[in-house]
Amino acid sequence: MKGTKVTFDSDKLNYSSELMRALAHPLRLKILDYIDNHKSINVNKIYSSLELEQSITSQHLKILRMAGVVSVEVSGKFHIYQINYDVIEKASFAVNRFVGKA
Amino acid sequence: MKGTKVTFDSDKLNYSSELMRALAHPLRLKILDYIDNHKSINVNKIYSSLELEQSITSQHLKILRMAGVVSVEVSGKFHIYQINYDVIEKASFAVNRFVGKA
DNA sequence: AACAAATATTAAAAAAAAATGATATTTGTT
DNA sequence: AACAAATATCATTTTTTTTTAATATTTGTT
Repeated sequence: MKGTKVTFDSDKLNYSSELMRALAHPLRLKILDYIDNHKSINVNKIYSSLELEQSITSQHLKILRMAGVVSVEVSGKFHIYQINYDVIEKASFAVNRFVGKA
Repeated sequence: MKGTKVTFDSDKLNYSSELMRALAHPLRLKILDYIDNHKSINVNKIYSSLELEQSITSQHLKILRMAGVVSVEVSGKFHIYQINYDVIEKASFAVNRFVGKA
């Protein structure tokens, strides 16, 4: 085992940076925070409470969905979002790898 | 205290998303990983070991520096980088807020 | 069936981030 | 002083994200 020593393999690396990207936006953190505070909540509540555009909210939710960070449950007209805590936890090693080393 | 319930204030929110942004790139995670594995290391070692362009490496290091994630110590010709574990730890709440809730 | 509410999708424009290639700066060496 | 090594910076182009505004889709209601 010689040469470059890399702890992360490429896949793990890309996976984590994707999650980081999903979180790397103030509005998305805000939205996540809001969903978290409500356990599960529909889109209208999110954007009206946070005073965001419907469209923007929907698009950011899509990004969070694609990253696996949240999931939706459709209930009639309403789309109810919730956080996939396990996904965040699984991907958090990208950050937590450095925690506790200070 | 009525209306929108927000756990994060704007400043905290922007601060965390900035850190997330710094981490939201595969090369930067790779570079961080490499520095971590070597405790402290100069730029040439980083980019030659990881087979990256000097310029790219330098620019990514700058982004990490700006975010406070790493710091440099100049020693003659060499710029020696190391990780600011405490900064990462401080900012990790943006992720870790959701950890342990699954 | 017509309509409104809730949400998503899309197209276009604007802004930000990344990559590329070249040049500049600093320091150590001959 | 000239030169090379180490690193940073800069300008340009390319790519990706974000925003904006409009339209489409689905479902529930009258």
